[in-house]
Amino acid sequence: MQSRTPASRTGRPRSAAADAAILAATRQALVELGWSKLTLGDVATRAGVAKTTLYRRWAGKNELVVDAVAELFDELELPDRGSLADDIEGVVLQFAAILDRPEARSGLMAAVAESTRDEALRERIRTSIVDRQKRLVLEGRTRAQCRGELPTEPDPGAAARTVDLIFDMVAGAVVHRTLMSGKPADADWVRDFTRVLLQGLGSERAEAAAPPGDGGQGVSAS
Amino acid sequence: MQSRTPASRTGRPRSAAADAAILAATRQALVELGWSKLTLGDVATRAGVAKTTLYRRWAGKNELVVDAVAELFDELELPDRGSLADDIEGVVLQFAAILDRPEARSGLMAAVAESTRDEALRERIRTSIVDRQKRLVLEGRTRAQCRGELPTEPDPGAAARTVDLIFDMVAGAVVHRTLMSGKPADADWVRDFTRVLLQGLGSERAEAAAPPGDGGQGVSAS
DNA sequence: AGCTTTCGCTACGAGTCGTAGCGTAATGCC
DNA sequence: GGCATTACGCTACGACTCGTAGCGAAAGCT
Repeated sequence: MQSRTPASRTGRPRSAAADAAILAATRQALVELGWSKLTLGDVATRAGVAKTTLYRRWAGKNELVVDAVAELFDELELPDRGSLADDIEGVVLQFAAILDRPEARSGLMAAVAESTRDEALRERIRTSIVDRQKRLVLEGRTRAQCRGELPTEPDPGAAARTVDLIFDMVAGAVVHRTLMSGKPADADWVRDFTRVLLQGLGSERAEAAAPPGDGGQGVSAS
Repeated sequence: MQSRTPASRTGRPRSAAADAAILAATRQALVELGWSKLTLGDVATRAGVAKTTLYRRWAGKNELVVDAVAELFDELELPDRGSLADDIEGVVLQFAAILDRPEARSGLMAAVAESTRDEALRERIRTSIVDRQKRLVLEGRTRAQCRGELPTEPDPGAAARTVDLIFDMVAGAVVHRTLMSGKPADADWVRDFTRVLLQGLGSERAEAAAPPGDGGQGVSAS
């Protein structure tokens, strides 16, 4: 995951248990100490390994934290709830739940901050976290197209741009809501957000997502 | 800006020039070193002040960087370009230009990361940066309502929720696009984004924002 | 067996942190 | 002018973390 494994067949193999222990210890340290006060020596002690073992596997704090945080986002999945609106609300709530965990908050943001000055780290974040979750958008989109909720896009270039746009809007809004505005992305907020997004995408069932007589008062621009 | 100033009338006043020099030096250090390698001793040297002066005014690295970054976002303004779509595109492009500067990227994200474990810092970011720029949404909204581009919202509670939602969607999407996806928020992207947002908000002139015959190919869900 | 790689441990110089102490400079008040 | 008060520059300090080097032992493979 973090270094080359070109089928190095000879010699003592690296302990997979140590990897798991180190990543778990990293997340625990993120919870208790946060990014800036997290030291590799402390992580090594928590994991029950020597500090030198850490440096043999990861180049530094940045790479270690990225790997530790990336595992959190692999929990995300997209169960079929019958409609595009419900699918989006479900996955957004999952995403918000992950961002509620302190190890995800401080770890992810700090890694992104460091990646602004480290091209290799930026690439690591892209492949380990960002691009990995774009699958959810792709899956939900094709599913909605099969249902007839979204029109098909003949031009593959435009389709790719739209997928990127949706991904940035969804993930960006949730992150900004929870971390910058400091307010919870609860069910009410997610419902409002989904309604705006679907209507913006030209979904024919955008209004159907809001059951009539639910008290009105939905987001209808103000 | 950073400490109590309860009309302390006696004694030598604090040098305002030193404040400006320190904040400028902090931004320069952010550009050259990034967050993690930035040291207060180095900032003091760049600013031409003693290290102790820094500690007398700011509690630590976090607070200093927040103040240094906050000044960057005060440049934002909302010139009247005639239509809501053009207003949004204009301010989003300004925001993207600020996020293009390395001192804003690393400084802002690192501060947000640290704020996840520091309630006082989180409040400082909210008042100094986030809430400060919400004025742009409020101004653009009332302006659009005067033009008849957006319906008025009688319920103040729902209106406030909508303003928050718009703010999180706009700022979040731009930040995620530039920092997470690592792609530029250029004119094409901003146009697509604005179109989706306006249509999602129920703007009556959402389609008018896209001049007919511009080659089609716009974001229309795919 | 022999070979290879990993692991735990110790120790080390380098660098940063945040603070204390001191003398000096710049104000307001009398 | 003289005085009190506060800010400033400078030096020095212990505590801590960093990342690396070196060593012997352990755990695989052929």
